[in-house]
Amino acid sequence: MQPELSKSSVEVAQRLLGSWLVRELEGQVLVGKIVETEAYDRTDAASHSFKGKTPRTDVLFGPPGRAYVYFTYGMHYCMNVVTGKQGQGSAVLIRALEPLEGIGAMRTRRQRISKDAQLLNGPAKLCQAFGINRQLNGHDLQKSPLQVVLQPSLPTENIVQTTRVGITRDTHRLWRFYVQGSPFISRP
DNA sequence: CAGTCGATGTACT
DNA sequence: GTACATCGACTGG
Repeated sequence: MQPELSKSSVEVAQRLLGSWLVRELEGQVLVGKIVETEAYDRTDAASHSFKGKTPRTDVLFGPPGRAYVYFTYGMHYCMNVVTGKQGQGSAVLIRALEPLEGIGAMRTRRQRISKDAQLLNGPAKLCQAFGINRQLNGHDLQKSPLQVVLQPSLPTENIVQTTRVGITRDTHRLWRFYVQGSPFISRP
């Protein structure tokens, strides 16, 4: 498997920047470059794993390199990469992608969007564009039809570290990371 | 621009 | 009941 994903979520969150998310969907190939991530773990009150293993969070406590997909606000999906060793309950939320390939197919699922920069610049937006839903919860991300393809690590000086978005607990942790200067992030 | 707010299903108190 | 790792439409300046 991919040993790089068995490290802590804070390490993996930075490691994943610049890597690709590749989706095969209805005969098309969609590729996005990961430009924004957030780390979550068991010690963190903002994490779904904080209260322990439940039917919903089962995948979070499984092996690294799987997709944890959850449904929220009655209409949106968000996707994480499970990290750490089996049973740790840590994961990295994918918050934004830069579209690289299959932009036409992405637009089919994001009808109202005209600008490329708004296609994948949010965790629920990228799931909509990539057709990611609960069927992919627990999916091994080394396999089709949804893969993480690691690319060389970005230099630290190109990574911005800041507070996470949209949470109400443990808000002080600097566990959000994004590619400096990217126009494809969800917010500055 | 910025700020507010409704939509809408599910997990958990 | 309440909260929710969100989005997009709408308002007012």
